[in-house]
Formats: sequence, structure tokens, C-alpha cells
Amino acid sequence: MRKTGNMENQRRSVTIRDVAETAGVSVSTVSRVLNGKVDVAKETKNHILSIIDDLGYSTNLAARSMRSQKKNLIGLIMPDIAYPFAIEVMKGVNRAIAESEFDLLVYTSGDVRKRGRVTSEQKYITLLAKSISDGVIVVAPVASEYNIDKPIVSIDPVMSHPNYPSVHATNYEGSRAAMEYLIGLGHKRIGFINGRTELESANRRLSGYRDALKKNGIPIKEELIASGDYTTETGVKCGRQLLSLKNRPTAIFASNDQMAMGVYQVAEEMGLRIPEDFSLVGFDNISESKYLGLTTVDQFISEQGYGAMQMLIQIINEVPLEKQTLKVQTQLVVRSSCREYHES
Amino acid sequence: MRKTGNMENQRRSVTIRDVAETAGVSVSTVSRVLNGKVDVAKETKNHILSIIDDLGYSTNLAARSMRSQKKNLIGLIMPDIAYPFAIEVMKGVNRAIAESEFDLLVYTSGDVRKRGRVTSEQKYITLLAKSISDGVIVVAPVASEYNIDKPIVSIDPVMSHPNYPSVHATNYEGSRAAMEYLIGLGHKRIGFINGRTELESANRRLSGYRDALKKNGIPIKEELIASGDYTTETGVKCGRQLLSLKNRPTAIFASNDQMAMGVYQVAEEMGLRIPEDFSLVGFDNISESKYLGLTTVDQFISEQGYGAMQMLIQIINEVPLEKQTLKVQTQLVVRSSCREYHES
DNA sequence: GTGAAAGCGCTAACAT
DNA sequence: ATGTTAGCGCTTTCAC
Repeated sequence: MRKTGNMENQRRSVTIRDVAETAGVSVSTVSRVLNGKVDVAKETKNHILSIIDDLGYSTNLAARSMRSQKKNLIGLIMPDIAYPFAIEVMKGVNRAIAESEFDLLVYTSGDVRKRGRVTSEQKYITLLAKSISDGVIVVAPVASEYNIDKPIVSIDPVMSHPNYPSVHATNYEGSRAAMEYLIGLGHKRIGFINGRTELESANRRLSGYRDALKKNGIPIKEELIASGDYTTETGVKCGRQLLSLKNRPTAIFASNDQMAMGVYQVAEEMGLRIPEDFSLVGFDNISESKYLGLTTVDQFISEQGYGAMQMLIQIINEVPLEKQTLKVQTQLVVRSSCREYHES
Repeated sequence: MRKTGNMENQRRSVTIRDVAETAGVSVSTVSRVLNGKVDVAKETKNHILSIIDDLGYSTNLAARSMRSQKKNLIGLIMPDIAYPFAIEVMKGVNRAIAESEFDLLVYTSGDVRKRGRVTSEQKYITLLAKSISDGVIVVAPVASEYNIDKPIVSIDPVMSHPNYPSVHATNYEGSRAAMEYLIGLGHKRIGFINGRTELESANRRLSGYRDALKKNGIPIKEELIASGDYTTETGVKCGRQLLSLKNRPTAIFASNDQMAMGVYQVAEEMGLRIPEDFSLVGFDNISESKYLGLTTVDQFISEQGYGAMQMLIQIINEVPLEKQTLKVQTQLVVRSSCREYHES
């Protein structure tokens, strides 16, 4: 039954040829059945189908991808799959995928550092895009241009004006909103914990912080700006740094919720209460912060994933995009009101 | 610079041939450089490398996969990517990936139903496995056998004794532990909310429930067993059902934490307090239940992902597996003690 | 050290 | 309705 050719001990898997030979038809007929073409006699088709079943044949993705255009596969490329932002994006993309005709292939090297070390982002994108998918979504890409002919949409790109469509939250506006809220409460000494400065999104949040102070005539004190990297650990570090200043800030605005969580921990350690002793606001709304009643700026990350997928599908179907940039609105979520503060 | 051949408007992407022609060498030489073979003159190599850089060439995964064995790619196949169990598995796999030489490709059709509808699980597994990866991890597979020659490891398989290595939690033991805890507290009327009965894991949890009652001489009342499907919604439904019995259970054990969350919501609605009015325990430990202080049975899902990946790597490297089944120990986590209860 | 040629498994254009 | 043929882009003998 199984054609073994020569005495190689390598187990070969069953190919379209095996099916064709067993069924006594040509390879192309099998291919036609496989691809649902109509011009195949019903009985031939059924015969082939049963042989396929018998042999447990299934198509070779690689081979197929080489020949045909449409692959019904979308690639999602992320540096790391296990951090909150990535997971939220995936949820959104996944939802769009479920509603679509496409399947999803998520690619990751598991770790930002490993990826950077081994080879460039460009390589992976091209790999997935040119080879086996109809288009790709890239999270936080660093390059401003990719020379592939496949559709590409990015989420939270590092560059402010990349040459590909992109999706991002209104980081500046959200940051402004948070600050206006705190300032409106009477705060004048507001600490800021910065995120990964290589990301445009982080810089926009910082700008929001600075501009809000400026517009309200509050002098910017560099000692109140701590630099973190979006992890809870640096949140702890920066929280300690800010809260142990002789002239402690009356409020802290963290550039993401993970770092806000860190500050929260420090506050507990130091016996400081929120909001009595100081106010705390965090960007993002994905971590435990919501269970702690923290005030946050929600950037609707999963909507960004969903939106990116929608854009991509449009491009693939050659529907012209109205805008190259999709802005997902941020929203200030006040859970437990922050402390009102007025200088004595 | 770009070879366009005929006047097709289809943009072709740059191939190994383009590189070869531009560099004035043969395709095979370029291939040698690409694959780090040693028998290439240093200057030829550098020349080709710079051309590759100029042209922005990157290899076609599909084509390469067709020819060579080792792909340094692991496939993870999941019916759906956006539910807590899946995410936890991914985290664990991701961690193992980050420590390894492999990259990860997660495949999903986004929705269990869609997947079942379009085509069989077998097809997707074979697709990924035979085509482009060195081995696959499958979450909650339904078939007990796969005819592929690539390594495969499953997590929480539906069958109790599949013909492939598998990883799962000690569901029965965990369930017993939770029940012994509740019974030890004096409870006699303990409600159970069942999960998806097609999963072996769910059945084991139910067995644990039944056996614990039996061993302790407590009669099993079928009215106390409600059937859910692991979603919060059915948790709500079953919670209502159990809590509105005339003879209300004094404790409820939900087959996963999502459903326990649902019961928690119902309790709030009905004005019932936990643990004063009744005790609540949930299997799993991944949802918000931990912030609500619920008692849970942790099944260490991400460890299951990590373990599966370790097993897979062993198989790929042809290290014999000691056991075909990896059992990850469950652990009862008592957050806020449940109510002690003694029949009057 | 390098090139020519075969062929991986498949699809699609062209025959019949 | 089915078979024949020509590649897709790549790796890998086997020559030279």
C-alpha cells in the first residue's frame, strides 16, 4: 500500500502522489479535489476522498504555499508572547480571526533579547509574510519600512511616522486627561514614571505629562520624573525613589499599569495609604490594578488588535483604507477617586 | 537592479536567484552562504552577504521547509487563543521557548466551533507538523492517535490513554483534596458544577467529587450536581440553579475558577455572603478568583506548557522519555477560609 | 571553491 | 472530466 521506493529508513509522510497512485488517478485530479474545484466526477471525488482518509493524507503547507497565492493565514509577529500587552493584542486579533475566513499563526521567539540577538525583526517578518501568510500584523516594530509585497499592519510602532499602516492608542491625549484630572484635584507635585523610551508611545505619554504641567503653569521638576521600563520591578524601584524624596509628590502617574502596581506595593511596604497619603494613576488597564481600585487610563489594547486585523483584511481584499493610522481612543477610568489636594 | 523578467504587474519578492544573478554566482553558492557551509571563499561570501543586504533578501520559509529537515520551529496548536487556560499554557511554552534554540509558531483558528466546522483537528496538526515545524504541542486534542512522523506532545488530552505523550494535572487528586477540605469543615450538602464532559479532565474532577462523598459516607444527591461548560456564564446559570434549591447546599465546588466566578456573582446578586452563607471552592487558579480571596485548586497550567515543551525538546533530540505522561501536581490554595459547618 | 542539475510536494496552465 | 507538463524557491548531490 505504502510506496517505499528504496530502503531508506527515513519514514516519509504520505504525499499527494501516494494518494494519486493508490487511487489510480493523476496528481492533478487529487489536487483538484483537495482544492474543491468543481470539474471532478462525483464518483472519482468520493473515491479519492476515501483514499485520503485511509492513508491519513494531509497537505504539505510549505509546498502548497509555494504555489498558490491565497493561504487564508494571517501572521501575528510579537517579540514576546507572555506579557500583558501582547496577550491583550492577541485576544483582539483572535476575535477578528474567529469572525473571518482566516486562520492565525502567531510567531514569537519567546524573548525580546533572544530575538534581537539571533537575527533582525525584518527577517522574521519577511519570513512569515512572504512564505506562508496573506499578510502580517507586527507588534511594536522598530523599522520604519519593510520591503515585502504583502500587506502589513503594525500596532504601537516605535517610529512615529512609519511607512505602513499602524494602530495605536491616543497616548498623548490619555496622558493629558490623567494629568488634568490630578491637577484638577489640586495636585502640584506630581511624579511621573516613564516607560521604555525607545517606544514612541512612551514618549507621547511623557509629553502629555510635561505639557499638562506647562499649560497649567506648574514648573516641571526633573527629580519627579523617574525612568522605568514598563515592568512591575521598575515600578517598585521608581516608586521607592519618588516616595522617599524629602519633598514627596502628592500624586504619581505611572506610564503603565504594571509600574503602577509596583508603586502600589511600595506604598503598602512604606505604610502609605492610597488615596489618603498620595494619589496614584496608571496608564493601561490590563493588570491587577483594576482589582485594587486604581485609577487608570484604558488604552483598549484588544481593540487595537481587533482594529489591526480589520485593517489587514481590508487591505488583503483590496478595499482602500480610509486612514493609514487607526487611533483607538483612550479613556480615563476613575475607580476610587484620588485625593483632593490643596497646598496649605 | 531588480530583475523583472516580463511585464507582469505582480510584484515578485527577491529570491535566491536574484541574489545569485546580482552577485554573479550560482544559486547553490548563495545557498551555501545562507546555510553557513564552510567551503565558500571568504571574499565570495562577503560579496554575497552584502548583496543580500542590498536587496533585502530573506529566505522563503516554505521553500526551505520543503527541502531540509531541521526547522528550529515548534508548533503550538490551540482551538482558541483567548481563554485563560490557553493563555497560561502559552506562557509556559513561551518560557521554555525563550530558553531554547527553537522559535514558536502558535496556530489557531480562533474559535473552537469554526475549527470543528471547517475541517478536522487532525488536518491542522499534520499541516503544521509535517510542513514547517520540528514538532508540535497540541492542547486538548480529541483524537487518540496521529499518523505523523513528527514528535507530538499533548496537554490535557480528551482521551485518557492516548498514543502520544501527554501532560496533565492531577485532576482527581486535586478534586479529592478540595472535597476533603470541605468535608473536613463539616459540610454535607456540597454542590458540584461540572465542566465540559467531553474532557477527561472534567470527568476526573467529577470522580473526585463523587468518590470523596462516598468515602466519607455522604450520600450523593444528583440534584446537587449542575452541568456547566467552564464559562462564567454557565457558572452563573448553575450557581442560580444550586442556590435556589429549597434545601440549599452549604458549599459549592466548581470544576473551574471561571464558573466559580459566576457563582460568586450570583451570590452577590442574591445577597448571600461567602463564606458566611455558603462556602465556595473552584478548580484552577487563573482568573480573578484570586483577587476575590476564593479558595482554589491550582493546577499550574503554565507548568504544563513548560513541561510539554521540555518533553518535546527531549523527543526531538532523541533523548528517550522516562514517562509518556507528565503529571503536574495540583495544590489546594486556601485564601479565605471557608465556613465551618455542622448540621444542627 | 563553485556550478549544473535534480527534485522536495504541490498547483495551474494547457492539453485532450 | 482527467492527464501532462512546467515550474514555485530552495537544498543537496555530484561533477569539475
